[in-house]
Amino acid sequence: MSNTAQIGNDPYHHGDLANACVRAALSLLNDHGLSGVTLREVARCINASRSAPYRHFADKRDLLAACAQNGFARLAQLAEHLLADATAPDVDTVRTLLHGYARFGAANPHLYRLMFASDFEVDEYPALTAEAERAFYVLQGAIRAGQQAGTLAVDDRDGLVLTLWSSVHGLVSLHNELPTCSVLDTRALEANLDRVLDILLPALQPAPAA
Amino acid sequence: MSNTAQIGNDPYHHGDLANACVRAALSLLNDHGLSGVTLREVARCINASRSAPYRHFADKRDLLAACAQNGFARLAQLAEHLLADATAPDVDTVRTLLHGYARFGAANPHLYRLMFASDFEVDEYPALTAEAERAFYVLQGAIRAGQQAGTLAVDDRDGLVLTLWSSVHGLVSLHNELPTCSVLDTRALEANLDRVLDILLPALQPAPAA
DNA sequence: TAGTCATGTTGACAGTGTCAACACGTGCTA
DNA sequence: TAGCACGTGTTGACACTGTCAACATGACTA
Repeated sequence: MSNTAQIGNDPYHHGDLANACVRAALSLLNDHGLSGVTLREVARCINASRSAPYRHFADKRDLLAACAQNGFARLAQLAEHLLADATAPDVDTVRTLLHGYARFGAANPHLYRLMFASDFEVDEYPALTAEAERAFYVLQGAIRAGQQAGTLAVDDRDGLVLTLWSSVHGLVSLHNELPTCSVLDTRALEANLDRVLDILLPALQPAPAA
Repeated sequence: MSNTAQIGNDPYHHGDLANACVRAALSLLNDHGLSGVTLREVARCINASRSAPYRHFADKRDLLAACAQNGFARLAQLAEHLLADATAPDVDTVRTLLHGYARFGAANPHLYRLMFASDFEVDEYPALTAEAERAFYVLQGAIRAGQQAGTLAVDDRDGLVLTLWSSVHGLVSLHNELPTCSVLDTRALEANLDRVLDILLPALQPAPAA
């Protein structure tokens, strides 16, 4: 019966309105797209007044940036989870990681677009940019660990990670935005991802002991 | 002194309001981003009344789709132009083509985002989708022509064109949206593009005559 | 106990997309 | 030639939105 326990029942002090706003906005984004995310609708969802969100977010953009940051955080968490028991990552580990990434993007198309196509300025939202890096660091870290353990080959062409990242992101984007594009050949995202990885990943396959 | 010549001076009948709308919207998009594109502002730019655009576009979305289609048309035109005098495309031709693509995306970031991140449904805007294909067909056609002419190698891995397309699109997107991302290594877009193409294009390099 | 601060509410305003009703001019037709 | 239908442009109106100032409430602190 502490004070904090009662805060949730207090109609005047919600207790965690900031997080409730983000959750409501993410739900609206998922269900109705970006145009369905309205400050007034967010407020309605959490039984608060129109301008309650302004006590926690400077403006609508600010709330959307928090949603995007939440997306990046979940993406990074997913990547870390997929890598949790891989002490010596190999080519299959990397493939699994990138498939998880792609699946996240396909499962959350509106959020993915918000994350990657909403020009939040870097100096305006440094925390967002930092969170966006985390997923990349997981991939980069995995590849370095595999190379040190000898389960991944050292590739001297320094653009390989960039190429991997760009092509997976580009493929997810194309699938979400232009699903009928002929370059996708009417195949499913993960099938196309395998086609791409079949080209890129052999470079990371260590040579068999002769 | 034909009738049509006078139409432009007639304050009541603009003569080409539809195209004027698209041009104004593209200009606003370029200068102020998507949030700066307002039907009322578009109308102001062309000295028409608030709802004049509704005689030519069903709604705002419809006008934006026309802008995106214009973008795809110019992109395809650029690609065709870059390929105009290449009767037997080689690896350098393909590289030049993709550099042109990337430069277009970097020069028009807001338009690029509108083209590739605005969920215009395919059955809603078939002409838009068709135009979006054209640029891709140019690349695909160039590669096939080069392979027939022997200036490009035949690669049996069928995902190479998909990988090229995805990685260039993804790279442009990352540069536009997350320019400080560490995977980009603070390099310029075209420098990074060369890093990517250095990995992908050797597969198209024909073996030297032994 | 008084008061300060964080948090939530209400009223208000300008701007937006959209539509109905109306105005204008062109070209066809009787 | 008179009249009319239609494409095109305008004005008035409405609901909705983001945003802010002014106010209300409740909790912690001197």
